[in-house]
Amino acid sequence: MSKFRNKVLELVNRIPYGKVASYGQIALIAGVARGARQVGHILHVNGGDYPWWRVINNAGRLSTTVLDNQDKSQRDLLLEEGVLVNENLELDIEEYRWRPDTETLKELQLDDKYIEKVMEKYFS
DNA sequence: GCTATGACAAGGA
DNA sequence: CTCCTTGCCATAG
Repeated sequence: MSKFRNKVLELVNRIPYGKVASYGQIALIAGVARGARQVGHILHVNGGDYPWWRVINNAGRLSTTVLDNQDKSQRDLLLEEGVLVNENLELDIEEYRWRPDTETLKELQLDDKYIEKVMEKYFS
């Protein structure tokens, strides 16, 4: 079990009901600034036990194309939480983006400098 | 260790 | 805005 995967899953678990985060955001907070694709892969494999549907791409689109064996589509799951997703699988990510508090970030053992970087990018 | 593969991101055309 | 290219890096084989 790699640390990265643990952090990613831990973070996904912390995304509040009705909020969303981008793959890049999760990767960044997990400590790998450009590991967005890995987040997708991790959720693809372990997603079953975590709220994977709260993770979307940074363009505000649901880029998931493989939900064949899912009873509900990602869009349905989000709609149930009050997140508005149109028929083109798009939503206003800035409206629903999860902004983790500094406590959460510190628990991930990231140095202050790195946390500043994260804040700068997603708290503007 | 090396190559191939992405549920991505960002910038250019 | 959409399409394409390049950069990325954890995993699988």
